[in-house]
Amino acid sequence: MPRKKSTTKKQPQKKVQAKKATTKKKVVKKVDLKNVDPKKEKKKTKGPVYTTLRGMKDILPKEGVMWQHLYHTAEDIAGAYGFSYIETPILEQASLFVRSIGKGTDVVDKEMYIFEDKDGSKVCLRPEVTASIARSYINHGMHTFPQPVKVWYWGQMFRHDRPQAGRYRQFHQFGCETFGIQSPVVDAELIAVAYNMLRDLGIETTVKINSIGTPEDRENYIVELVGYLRSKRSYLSDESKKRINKNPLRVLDSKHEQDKAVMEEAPQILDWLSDKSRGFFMSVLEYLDEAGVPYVLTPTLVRGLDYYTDTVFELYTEDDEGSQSALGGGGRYNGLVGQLGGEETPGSGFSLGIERVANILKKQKEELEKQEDYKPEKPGGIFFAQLGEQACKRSLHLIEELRRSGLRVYHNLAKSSLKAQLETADKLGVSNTLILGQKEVQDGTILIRNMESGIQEVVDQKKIVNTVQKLLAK
RNA sequence: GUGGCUAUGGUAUAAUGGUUAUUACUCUGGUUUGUGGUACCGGCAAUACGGGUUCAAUUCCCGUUAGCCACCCCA
Repeated sequence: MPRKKSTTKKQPQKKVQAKKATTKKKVVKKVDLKNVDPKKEKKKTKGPVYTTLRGMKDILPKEGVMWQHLYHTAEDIAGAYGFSYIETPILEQASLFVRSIGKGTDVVDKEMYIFEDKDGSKVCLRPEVTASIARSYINHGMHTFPQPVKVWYWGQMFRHDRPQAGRYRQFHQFGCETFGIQSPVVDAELIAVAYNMLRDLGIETTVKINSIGTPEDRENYIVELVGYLRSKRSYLSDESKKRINKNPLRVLDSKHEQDKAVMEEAPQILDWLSDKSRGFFMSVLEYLDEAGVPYVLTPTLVRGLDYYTDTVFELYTEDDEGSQSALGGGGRYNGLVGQLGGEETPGSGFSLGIERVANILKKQKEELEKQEDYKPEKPGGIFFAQLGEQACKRSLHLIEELRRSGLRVYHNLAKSSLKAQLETADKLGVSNTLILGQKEVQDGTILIRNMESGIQEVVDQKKIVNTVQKLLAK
């Protein structure tokens, strides 16, 4: 980023030589230096330093492989479970989220990127995508589609939170939503997708699960809970005292030791569920057992968004070395579509935080690389080196031919020396390099060099595709 | 949003109130204009930003910004 020409730095040796030159020159030099004033110069030549905004980050080519791997894993697993891809705009009407997620939640009150559009309407960068998809469901009359409507998504979300490791202002989520069916199997399937995806990636997670029932169940429970909390008020932390009125459910998962003690005796929401909700929840658990997804019943789990009903869950990593250990979460939202103006439609979904998953994978990879016998994977391709103008021209044809037959061809046509090209080939780690020189162009042949053994073979250019394909198939 | 810790080339680091800021990796050029992975030689590249104290600040102090950690919350 700091790009500048250093006019002041010189080689020691050169300086010694300079000293031997006339003193006049020296004086001139000194004056020059004064006029230049490295500090001011720096400012001038540096110009503005552009960086990413706070809490945003670049995904660099080096990480690209892993991100694509993540994306494809998501794509594969969602597809395997019968979900179709959906994409909604990143920018939405602000009220969509206010209405669905709910006033009073942190996400809406503090964390939304919200601003006025040119026509004065309030728009915002989506903090999550479930509401957008529900909106889309209504807009496009998806209730006329065969139910359930199962969709998966992958995209950027924005929350103006204070950044921390594993917490960014722009981040990616992968998730699935199932609309139109009120069945415990749906919830179990969604949890299984999330759990299995992480397992496929080599990440063991704990599924924490709870049910918060219907809004009525919750109201009744909150009355009871508030009563209990008031009676224990003096034992609670200051923060929790405040929350008794503002958001009593949040006291449940407080991390203060003193609160935890109080919570042990607290009334549990599960006892306040209607028979219907309780039966539903039990059924979800049974399906999870069948699906082989281990879970931990967590009565203190409540989620931060208003639209949840009944099942709620979160996925935690086992190895939560600091940072953010919640990799994802979700739940049922039977009221959401109705709330947004559609017909009452049940729904359920989950989302995973890709940056958090990526962080764990990165750590795992670093561990792996520490091991002595670690060998980086070779790229599945071949390097094409060329010498001389004629060869360079000819190589364009050959590269195209190879590419058309589905081969990946690396090259650096801008370099002329074979040495430099082989160096590049070596850095890429390819197993073979094709070498085309003046001689070969005239003979209609080409060299294939095995990068490991250094053995080179002469091949007819006509047979090149075939030969390379065979080589790479090994 | 609250509190704490941190800030040296692209990365990882050393050092210092005083002339040219250490080293390694990376990148780049060469030794070798038809042969890489080793070796040798060269080059690019940094004290986050702004202010203060001082004869002198990269070093001490303050502010800003960013990162990390805890809270809050969540993915």
